[in-house]
Amino acid sequence: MDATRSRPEDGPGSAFLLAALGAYAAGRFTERIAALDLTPPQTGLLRIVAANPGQSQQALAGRLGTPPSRLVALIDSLADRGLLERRRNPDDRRLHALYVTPAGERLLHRVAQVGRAHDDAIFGSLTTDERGTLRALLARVADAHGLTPGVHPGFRRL
Amino acid sequence: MDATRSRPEDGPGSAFLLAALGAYAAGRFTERIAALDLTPPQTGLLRIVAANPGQSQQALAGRLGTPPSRLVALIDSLADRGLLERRRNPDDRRLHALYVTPAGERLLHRVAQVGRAHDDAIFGSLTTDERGTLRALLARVADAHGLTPGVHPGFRRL
DNA sequence: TATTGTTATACTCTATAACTATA
DNA sequence: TATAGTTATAGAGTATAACAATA
Repeated sequence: MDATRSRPEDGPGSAFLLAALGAYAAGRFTERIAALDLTPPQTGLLRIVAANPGQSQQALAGRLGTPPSRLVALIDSLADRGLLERRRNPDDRRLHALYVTPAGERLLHRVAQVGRAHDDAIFGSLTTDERGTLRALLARVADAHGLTPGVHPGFRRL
Repeated sequence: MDATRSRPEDGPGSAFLLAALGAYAAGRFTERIAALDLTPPQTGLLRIVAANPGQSQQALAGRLGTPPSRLVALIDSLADRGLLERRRNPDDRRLHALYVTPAGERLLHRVAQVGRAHDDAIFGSLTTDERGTLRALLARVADAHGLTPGVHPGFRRL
């Protein structure tokens, strides 16, 4: 319509594509783990507790960038199912150290299986080499922005 | 800890990295367009109306995968600012054809500028060639899954 | 009777801040 | 008094379904 402008409406940029594809992948993953009766926040919490056992709820909230009050119901939902455990610290009975139970560990193994199937579904149209290239580029971008590996920035709003 | 297992907890997969990075990029973009007094849904709506002028709200809702009722307040917020316009169809007075006003077009140009700055900020750590490679790979993955270009799949939940 | 857009209602999720128990 | 965790309250955003206007 307007050839005089340098880039007249040539569509959204790469960051938009990245965001759109990321949201799509997140949506599909949400569907998959629903079969395990897990939501994304529950899954993220389970994973981070497994990676950092014995942390207090405050420490966890700080790491996740979420208010501590939000964690209460989230932990409850997992503890009620015997996947997570609160243990009081005898030295300071205010603190609740968090641990994944054996049942939680077993569920995490199934989550990992789901994650691999999910990866294959998302990147099935790429060759193994291309997947490696893509992952390396994404990892570099994530690193450049200081993203904590394994922590979803949208935890605070998912 | 357990070297007998094939891939014992080697961290989240590439799809998780993609989702995390996409959410990060989306968050940063949200901050940028806040300076233009726009939210992501408003921006998406403005863009899709510009790309498909004269559509009815029902048609738009179908394209976006959102209930028509949700569009009402969204359109109101843009129409009140003179960025979007409802025009009744004289042949069928139930339909409201949607158009971007000149003021809306001007704002969209500023959104495009913001988008380019955003792209540069997100991918600043990559060379021009690497950015091209990344974009091409992302575009292929998006295409393989039938994502509508320019439409954020999370529109229905943003 | 069917369809477009609108409004009303209820539900989910979240952050803020008050509260309790421990220190 | 200060801190860890919890509960209470209120706000934003959403989908569902009822509604009014038009066909």
